[in-house]
Amino acid sequence: MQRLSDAGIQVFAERGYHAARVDDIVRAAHTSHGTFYLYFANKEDLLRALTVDCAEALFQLSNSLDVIDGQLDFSRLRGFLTEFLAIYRRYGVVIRAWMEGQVADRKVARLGVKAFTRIAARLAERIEESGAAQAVDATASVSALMAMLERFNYAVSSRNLDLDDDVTMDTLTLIVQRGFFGATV
Amino acid sequence: MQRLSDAGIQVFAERGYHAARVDDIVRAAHTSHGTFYLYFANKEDLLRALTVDCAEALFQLSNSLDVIDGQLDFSRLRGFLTEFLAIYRRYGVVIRAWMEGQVADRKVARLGVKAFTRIAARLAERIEESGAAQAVDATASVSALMAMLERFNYAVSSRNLDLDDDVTMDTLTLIVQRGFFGATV
Amino acid sequence: MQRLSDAGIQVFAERGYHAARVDDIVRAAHTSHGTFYLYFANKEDLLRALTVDCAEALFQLSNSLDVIDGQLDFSRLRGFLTEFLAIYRRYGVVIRAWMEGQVADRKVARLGVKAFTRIAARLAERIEESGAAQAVDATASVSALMAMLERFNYAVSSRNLDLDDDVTMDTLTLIVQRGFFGATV
Amino acid sequence: MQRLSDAGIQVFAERGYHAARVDDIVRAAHTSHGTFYLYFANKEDLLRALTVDCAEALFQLSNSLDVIDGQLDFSRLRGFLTEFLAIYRRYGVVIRAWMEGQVADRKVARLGVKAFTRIAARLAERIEESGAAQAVDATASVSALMAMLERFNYAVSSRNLDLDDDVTMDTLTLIVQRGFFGATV
DNA sequence: CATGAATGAGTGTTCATTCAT
DNA sequence: AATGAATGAACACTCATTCAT
Repeated sequence: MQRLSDAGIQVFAERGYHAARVDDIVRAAHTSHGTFYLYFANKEDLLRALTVDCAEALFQLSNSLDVIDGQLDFSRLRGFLTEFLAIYRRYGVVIRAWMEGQVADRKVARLGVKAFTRIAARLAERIEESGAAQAVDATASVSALMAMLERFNYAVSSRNLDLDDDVTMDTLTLIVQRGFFGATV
Repeated sequence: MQRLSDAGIQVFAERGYHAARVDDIVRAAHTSHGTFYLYFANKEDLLRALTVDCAEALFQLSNSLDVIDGQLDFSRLRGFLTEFLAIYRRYGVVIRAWMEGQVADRKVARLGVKAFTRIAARLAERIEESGAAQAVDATASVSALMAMLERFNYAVSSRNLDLDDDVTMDTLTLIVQRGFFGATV
Repeated sequence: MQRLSDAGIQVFAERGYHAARVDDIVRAAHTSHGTFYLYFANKEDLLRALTVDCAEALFQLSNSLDVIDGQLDFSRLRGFLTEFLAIYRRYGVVIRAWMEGQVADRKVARLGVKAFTRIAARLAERIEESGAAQAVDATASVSALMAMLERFNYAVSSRNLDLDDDVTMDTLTLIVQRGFFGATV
Repeated sequence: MQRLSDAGIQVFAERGYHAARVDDIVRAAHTSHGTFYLYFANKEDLLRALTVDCAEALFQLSNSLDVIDGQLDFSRLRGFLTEFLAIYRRYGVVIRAWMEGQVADRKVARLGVKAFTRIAARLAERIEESGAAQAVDATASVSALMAMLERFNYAVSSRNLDLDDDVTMDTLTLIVQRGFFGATV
């Protein structure tokens, strides 16, 4: 079942959710069609299971934001962004699948959006605490930030941009710190 | 044929490229299957045609960047972002389709990426001219900026975020100006 | 209309009756779909028209057999075979189409078969007159002969058999003369 | 799969290769579309498989010709023709399909032609050994003979010629023996 | 628990035929 | 008479899902 989940992520990432065939997945998992339907009701059910995993990871990340009281300094922000992108690196396709309404079951989409909303709320709180809230609207900022992070990992990993990972993270953190938190380093 | 292109964009946007059925498209265009295949070789050919349109729009936008010599002030930057997002609002699904490798024909993807690369290069030049290049690496910055813009419109328009359009654009422009161009207003 | 008939034969020959598209035919005839349906009720109607032409040619050939009273000497037989094969070279596909029951309309097939039967009857008469009838049953012989001629031209013209036309005709005539008419030259 | 091959031959024979619908075949085989595409890549692939079967049968027949050293007497020749026609009775449509260039894949046609060429070569050897080679060119003769056999079965079986099978075979053998091998019985 | 052959509804695509110009 | 854009029924092919073993 773990093999099937992993194979699902892999094949969804390679082909996209709709283009991914159950046959591709079971072949990647070195198992059979019958086994797939032993653990999942159907293809969308696999997506739902992956969404639950992803939401769980996002919730844990939002918890880690809670412990930050004062303000997000460079290294803390960098840590958050790194973790966030790690989740994205794994669950990118899954996230896009429910973001883009490719899923019939609304509950699945709601589950994912809820996890995102929670992270956004925690981030907005930190932005407000940082005192940069006057300049840019916190809610709009977070929306932009999330959008940027959502896409950034994908852009870097799928296009062959020759960006060193460390430089990328430093640059990204700087942009976020200045753009969203108003810090002028 | 124009009706078919428009219907294509609409249905691709609603269902996603793969889930979109030719039947949906011809129904939306109030025409027949035969007519569809009179103008397009197959479903992917419609995507190719839309990609060409989108690339054309992006090229024209990159030309408008060329005329800006000195630096991007707030209103000019806002104008650019607004136009960029307008293109995204129209061609979002198409762009995602070739970005996410859902297209078999590599030439299509290359065409789109080329248009993006050109815009990115123009923007990088403007960022360097603005003197904020020391703080943040221009190439990495543009990559992040493009990623953010790519996704932002989608995030705002598809999720039901209650963001007033004017506020959104102002915020977005401010974030970009500060985050990417180092301006501290 | 003559252009359409010629184009029909050509395209039928190239692709076979069923695989031939009306579009191929009108393009070969340098005319339009509308014009095609001005002269022919449908695709099968073109085949019917060509069958009529072919039957006419076969009937004329059977008439030429009637004038031969005594027996078929080598040159007369060779002349008959040459003419027969010329008809086949032109109408081969058409003949096969109704022979192989690819035509829905039975009248068309009957028309063609009638023309063949008439030729067969005339040939059988000549064979009987030639005195070789004791050895081989005339009706069965003619059936075999027709079958052989039917196919022979096709075999020679479509496969790349390096057979000089004159040698081929001489050989063929000799075979027929000896095999079917019992002549031992 | 065997059921599908048999059904394929049957339906191809009834309707012709191009007119035969996959639906007809699966219905005749009492199976489903899915099963058809489980065993064959597409309609042409079924034809290819049948061609392989047919070529195999023809090769075995050519092997049986090899053991004949001296000359083809009446009964041996009759046996050969009977076997040949049996193959034709089964694979006629398939043979015609690749002979008439209705198949896109050239390899298929080549495979069939190769099997025919081999039989033709063996026959030509026997004709030459029989000493009748002076009178009629062996290569041209075999070409004519093959053409005749190819078509003969079809002519007899599809038209309603009231020919008793035994008489037919005797007549045919006699014609071949006299026409092609120069024997004067 | 696991398998994979079998299924058939669903979808992409073709092409004979029509009809407004 | 001639045109060719438009049509849609018909067909090839796919793939999520089932079930006997």
